[in-house]
Amino acid sequence: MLGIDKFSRVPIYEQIVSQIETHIMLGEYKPEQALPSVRALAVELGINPNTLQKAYAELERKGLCQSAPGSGRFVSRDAVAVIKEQAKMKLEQFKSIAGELIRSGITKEELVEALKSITVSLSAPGREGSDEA
Amino acid sequence: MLGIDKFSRVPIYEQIVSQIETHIMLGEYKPEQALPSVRALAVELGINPNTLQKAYAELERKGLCQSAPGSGRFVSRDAVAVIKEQAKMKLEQFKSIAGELIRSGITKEELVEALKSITVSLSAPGREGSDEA
Amino acid sequence: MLGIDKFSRVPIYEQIVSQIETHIMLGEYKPEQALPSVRALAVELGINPNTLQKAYAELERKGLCQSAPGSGRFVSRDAVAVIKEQAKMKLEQFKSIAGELIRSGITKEELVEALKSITVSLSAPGREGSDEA
Amino acid sequence: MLGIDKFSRVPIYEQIVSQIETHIMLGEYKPEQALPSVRALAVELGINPNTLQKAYAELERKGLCQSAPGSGRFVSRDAVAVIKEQAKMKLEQFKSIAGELIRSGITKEELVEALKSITVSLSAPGREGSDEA
DNA sequence: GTGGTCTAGACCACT
DNA sequence: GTGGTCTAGACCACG
Repeated sequence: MLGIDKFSRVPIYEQIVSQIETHIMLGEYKPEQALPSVRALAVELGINPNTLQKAYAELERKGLCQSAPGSGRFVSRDAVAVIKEQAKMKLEQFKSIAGELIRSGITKEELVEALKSITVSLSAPGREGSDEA
Repeated sequence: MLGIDKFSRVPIYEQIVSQIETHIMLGEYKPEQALPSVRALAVELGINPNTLQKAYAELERKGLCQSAPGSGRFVSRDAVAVIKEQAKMKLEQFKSIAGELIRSGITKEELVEALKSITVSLSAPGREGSDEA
Repeated sequence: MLGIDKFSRVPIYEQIVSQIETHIMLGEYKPEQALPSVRALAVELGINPNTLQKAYAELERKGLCQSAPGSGRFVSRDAVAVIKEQAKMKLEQFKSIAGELIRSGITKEELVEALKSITVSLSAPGREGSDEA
Repeated sequence: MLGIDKFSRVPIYEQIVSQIETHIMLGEYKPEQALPSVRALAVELGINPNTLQKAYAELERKGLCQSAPGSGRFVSRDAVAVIKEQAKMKLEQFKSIAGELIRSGITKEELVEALKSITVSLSAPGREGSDEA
């Protein structure tokens, strides 16, 4: 269900956070539902449990899930709302990057065209393995 | 003329590269014009000369400037063209981030609105010091 | 009659111990009175019988109840006295936390005010699920 | 300058967070000042660098310090304000524990007496190595 | 030198 | 079984 890219500049634990957020957004992990256990998912992804623990801790910090030691980790009731809220914050980042592009000589019209061409799929977002910042 | 944020996730040398590119685009550094010397600029910015050296090396690698041993470092004649070219590559990154936002529940229309609201200014671009990946 | 929070940092069995102590203090569980059976209460609370067993064992260890094999588990005659005694020990913990607050910039006067504002109610005490140590 | 108790129930990294907060509060770590490096302090305390990294990450999350990769970690300008703010939150926890004590048969007057007897010192706060929750 | 990430492997308490 | 913490040791990029 999740896929990671070990060679990406984006840390593995962040890739996992992003992907789980996407899955929650898509309703594939529902509120109150248990997330995969640290050990099980670590084995499945072929990564160290500590790395996954870090990802889960971050999700918990954001209020997207809660851990119940001894019994598991569960998606928060208001997880979707939290994600939508944080998405609003990311708009600033979006505008920043768009501004950079515009300063580089790309027109707003070209950016709007690029937006239209996007089709949403489900995969690891924001992979930027190349060294072009 | 340049400003750096040592707490940004973006490496200092990349911040400098971006900003010099912006200045070139805006015509403030003109082709054939000399760039500030490593030592002088390092002092001005309060950073390590090695860091600045790295930034200049990156600019050279991209073909934006050339060093003339003994007399300094000069903006390339085709610097603007090179920047425009590389901007096209960044469109992919732009689409990736936009896709991420859309998966998070933001509509394309909202993104287009955000684009319209942008006014190009001159500052350090792409500061992403926050922990919102 | 009892309520547990599986997401609390406080182990479930400790939550139960605390709450039963509170009920004893309030006279809702009287000396010589029988406590609910492990199986029945486990079902009612939706928890594992082993967890409840652990809570009862702890109560016995403290001398708050005694098990009479075959006929159930009963509140000790001196349960209230035992609880009062252990409360004295907790004063140290109280002072430790108060000291921490004072070091954080809160005045003793504010703490006294906070004390005055307390009204005793009946609920799960000491829930500290937040990440404020 | 810092001291940890490896046998405490409180995780080492939380002990460090608390103590550094105290030191900031006392003005021993001043805003803009660099904190000890991860490696150096880990050696000094005899703990693993990862553990310290976790503590520092938590401080950063709270907004008490900022890391500048490659050059160090610095106390935030508004660190003291942040600590004072979070102390206000802790008042709720304080009231919760006080309420528990009162339900256990201690009078408010006794608590006020306990408060008066406190003298603020500088040491690891909240050590609760015993198993009396 | 700095911080950041990751792996491997262990131990603990709780359910 | 679950999550949480810790150690040991390694590698990387950045300054």
